[in-house]
Amino acid sequence: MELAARYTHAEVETRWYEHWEREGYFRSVPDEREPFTIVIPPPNVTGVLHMGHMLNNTIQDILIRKARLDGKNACWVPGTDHASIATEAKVVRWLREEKKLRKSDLTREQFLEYAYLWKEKYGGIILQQLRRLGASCDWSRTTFTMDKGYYEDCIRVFVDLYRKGKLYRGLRMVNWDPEAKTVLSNEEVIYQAETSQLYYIKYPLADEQTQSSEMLNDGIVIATQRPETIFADVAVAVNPKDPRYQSFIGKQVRIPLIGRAIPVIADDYVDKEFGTGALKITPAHDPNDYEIGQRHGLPMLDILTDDGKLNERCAYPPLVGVDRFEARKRMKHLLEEGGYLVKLEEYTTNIGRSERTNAVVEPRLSLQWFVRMSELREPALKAVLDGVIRFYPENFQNLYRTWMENLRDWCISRQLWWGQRIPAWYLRSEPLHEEKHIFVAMTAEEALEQARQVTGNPALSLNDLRQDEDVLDTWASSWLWPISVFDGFRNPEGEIRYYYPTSVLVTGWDIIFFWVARMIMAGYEFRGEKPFHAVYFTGMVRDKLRRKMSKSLGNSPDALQLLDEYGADGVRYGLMSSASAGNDILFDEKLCENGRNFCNKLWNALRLVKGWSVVENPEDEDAGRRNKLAVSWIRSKFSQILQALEEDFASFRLSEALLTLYSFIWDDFCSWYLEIIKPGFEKPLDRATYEATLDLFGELMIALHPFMPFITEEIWHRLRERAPGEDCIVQRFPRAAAFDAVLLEQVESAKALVTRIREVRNEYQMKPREPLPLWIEDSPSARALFSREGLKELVSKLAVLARVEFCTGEPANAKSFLSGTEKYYLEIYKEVDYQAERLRVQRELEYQRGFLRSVEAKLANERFIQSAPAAVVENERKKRADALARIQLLEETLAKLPS
RNA sequence: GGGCGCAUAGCUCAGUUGGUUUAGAGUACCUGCCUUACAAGCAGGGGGUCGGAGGUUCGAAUCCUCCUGCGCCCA
Repeated sequence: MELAARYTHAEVETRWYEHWEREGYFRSVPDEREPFTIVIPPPNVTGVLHMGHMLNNTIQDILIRKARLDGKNACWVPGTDHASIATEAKVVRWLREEKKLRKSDLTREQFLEYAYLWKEKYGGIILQQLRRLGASCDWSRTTFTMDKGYYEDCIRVFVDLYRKGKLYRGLRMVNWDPEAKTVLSNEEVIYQAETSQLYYIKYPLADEQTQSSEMLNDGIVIATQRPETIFADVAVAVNPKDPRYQSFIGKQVRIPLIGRAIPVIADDYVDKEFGTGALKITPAHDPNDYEIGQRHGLPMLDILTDDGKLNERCAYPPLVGVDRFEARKRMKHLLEEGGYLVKLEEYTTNIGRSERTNAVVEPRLSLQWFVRMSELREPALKAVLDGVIRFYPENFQNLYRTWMENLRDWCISRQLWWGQRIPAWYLRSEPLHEEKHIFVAMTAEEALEQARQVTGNPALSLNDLRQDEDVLDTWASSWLWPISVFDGFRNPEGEIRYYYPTSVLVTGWDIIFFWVARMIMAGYEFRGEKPFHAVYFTGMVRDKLRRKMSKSLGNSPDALQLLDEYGADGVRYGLMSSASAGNDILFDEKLCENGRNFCNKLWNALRLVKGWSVVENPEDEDAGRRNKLAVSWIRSKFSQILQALEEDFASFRLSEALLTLYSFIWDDFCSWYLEIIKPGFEKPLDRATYEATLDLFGELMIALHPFMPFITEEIWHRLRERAPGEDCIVQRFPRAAAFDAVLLEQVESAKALVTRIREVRNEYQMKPREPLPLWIEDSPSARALFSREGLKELVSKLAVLARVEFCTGEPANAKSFLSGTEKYYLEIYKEVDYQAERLRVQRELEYQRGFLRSVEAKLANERFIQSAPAAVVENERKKRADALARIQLLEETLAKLPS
């Protein structure tokens, strides 16, 4: 078999993915095995693969593949989310650009038809892209939050919550997105510091008859960042304890430009330090002002249209119909002209923007649907605090608790068409937004039935009813995800009983409120049971400047390009090698390069092994002993590694598990084991060692498979002929066996010795291939070490030695050194630099004596002997004995060194 | 303003309930190698008083307090 010198991933990856899918390995149906279930955090149907998805889905795939290899029934449910605001915006743009249609030209039904059409055409690309990454989802279970069944579940839940009194319709101050023309929940508003200007505006006293500029000295100056909202002012408020404004309280001032008189009121809320200490009150456009307005019985004056323009109620005709930001610009000039602008100040404040459209959010009073959170909260909070649901890393509990304890009611209605339409009907006879009767039901017919009963009017028909125009917030559909994907609402005794609660949820910590908390609440509310046993929070993927990777910043590498360049395995390695749970990762392509290099390393190990010719017996007795030792050592070490791996998996320390495997494969397997057994040029290897090596290599591929599925499957098949269905993906994960700790220690000593010899060679610029004689200072401990069969041969081969023998006393022309507690002499056929040697030994002695002092200090302490565990004390005694032995050897060396 | 978290090698990060021969990895750096698997590689090396100051303990990178500097969430 001819193997290329470099591993090329492209062909391998497509071939194996197709094979796995064809064989149905990703498919899960309930059976007698233990289930291991993950529901994907559904990406936006319009989304394309980015770094965050790759990280998140790599982790899920690792867990799923590991479970599959453990013999569990692994089920990973994929799907997408309809992302109402984002998708509706895309569909609207598409209609405008491709179909020359405006949303207002279409009926709701027509629009939805187009939206589904668009989704069929462009949606779900991301699911294809996940296949490139290697995601082993059960594609037959792909779910979309606007699927018919899912839609129905959302409606059912709405009706249910309403009947239980956990859902209500109310007039509240909400966050309004003027671009999407919809309300947003608090969580959908992103606050960020932005610079703007603070306008100091003088409101003249209303008693003054004229408004000539010399009279303007009498008045009150307020500071505002939004000068265009002065038209909506209904008062000016000052702190009652503020001596500057005592005389103003109770008087009237006039709003500049329009001259409307408003009262000056006193309220504790006003911060004396901020601005001028006088606050304009605009109850319709600010939540705090709204509350002050309520307290003082002030009227509300809404001067904005739903798309953020000033309306006729602002009473200033030149600005009616002008966008709020344009109006702000013009206000500067207008106020200056009228002599009202006292000064302008640079000012940094938190501006809220829509998560979806980035539009500046306007607080607005609006009639919306809310979920009452107080009762939903309790079991969900308790489950996490009691550890019934485990968070990884644990400390996200704090964040969760804080949010849950300060929970406000959840606004779930959105003024959109793309989404589940709210199943509430009103009487047409009642004016819009002032409806007295609400009929919430699964269907219009049921609503009609209710309406007839409530009104006592059996003559009512469907035409007399009007359905709520709004749809549900996307999160108000995705919180049902772990239940609905298993059809748990319509078929509560079906397969959901097998798959639910799911095993683990893997998601970014940034949606802990949006989604995780709400899923937990939904789980308890609708199934009386948690939705998952554990939550693994991934960090955010950031660039080298610690900025979150995002499309708008353009700092995210193209995911598909990365996959092309480094291969899915390489990228998966790169993402995982620096991604401990919860910690943000500063992404650097260099990490993927490491992954690609690792693939190449594996590939070349395969080339080496498969290039050997095989005979029944070892080429000589030395080789036989050496190889036997190598095999039993690497098996022992592998057992030790497997034990560590199981612990890492159990506590979701995945990057640690990967690094453990990486260094075992690269260092122990390639650099040591293969080098030990590697036969000489054009020499064969004995069959027993060869078979043991193929077996081990195969097991390594299984252990690495969850992390790097493609190359491991490829190598698995190239190691041996495999029967149909005998694929790496469905093997059993290797189990740790008992291992020989003494053997491991002895081989470590041998490795350390080899390294020391190489060091000496380097130091004296010896040719690496030139065989040199090595002498071992005779001692019982040296005899014990070298009594291990094959160890001498091992050292001899790797250190390229001409002979290895015991001696007493120093041979000529030899360089002496310590390794462990043994002394060795390497003949180097060169003048030894005794000057340098003396210095080196002295430095070493100093270190050892320092070390001994620290150990002895401990052992001299009686409280240490008494309170430390016996094993720890024992270890300190060993440290002391070793240090003493080394010091003695070094002192002898120093004494014998020619001066 | 309230809360949470972080600070370990030039860089990115591990370090599990305090005890692994007086701190590890990758990367970058230095030296030597195109050694018949791999230069996407091999062999070796230097580099940290674990942010600062106290404290608890036989023992602290690890626990506590304060300080400094950063990050995040909420208002």
